Amino acid sequence: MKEWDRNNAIATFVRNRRKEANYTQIDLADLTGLGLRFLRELEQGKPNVMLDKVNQLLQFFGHTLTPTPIRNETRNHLDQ
Amino acid sequence: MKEWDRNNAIATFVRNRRKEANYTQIDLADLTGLGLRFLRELEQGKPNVMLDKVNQLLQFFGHTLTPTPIRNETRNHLDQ
DNA sequence: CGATATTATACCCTTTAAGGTGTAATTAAC
DNA sequence: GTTAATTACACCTTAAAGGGTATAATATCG
Repeated sequence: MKEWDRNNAIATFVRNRRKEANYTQIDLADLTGLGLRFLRELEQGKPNVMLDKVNQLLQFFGHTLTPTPIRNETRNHLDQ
Repeated sequence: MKEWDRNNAIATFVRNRRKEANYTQIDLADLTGLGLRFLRELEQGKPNVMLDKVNQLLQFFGHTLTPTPIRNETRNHLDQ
């Protein structure tokens, strides 16, 4: 089984954006229609989550998941 | 339920890369350790797939899924 | 054009992910 | 320092995803 990594690109992105917007995990779950347990597991770096649920969350921040060359991952992640 | 879209960024990416490499769906399933049925559903644009399975596939092409600004999706997708 | 290869669709079964809820641990506010 | 708020962890239930397999449809090759 893949390992959890709370510093992966998605977990870091969601955690940072949520804190920048001054939302709690409960706030963000309500705003996006997702379960609180899902959001918490995602921020803890759970690898095996549903793609559409992640995109539902990222859409709230004007983002979506796309294939990115692995060496460019960090740069793309910093992209505004 | 989200709709299937065989032209979404991931389906298009996987289909194009697979054809460029002259693999069949069976070839790619064997090479990546994924099920043939999963690969077929992914290329048909199934939205609710497992994130780690998608990354397992994209890793074969040196890519991974990262949050991308929605307006930049096309450009990022074309990035080598 | 016919045969073969490949892709798309469908079904069954087992395992698993997400929602909801509760509790414990940590952090923040006063 | 205490309390409240927030986050992390755990359990139960239900619905669904992926592996495997079979069949239908489409594309490719000679």
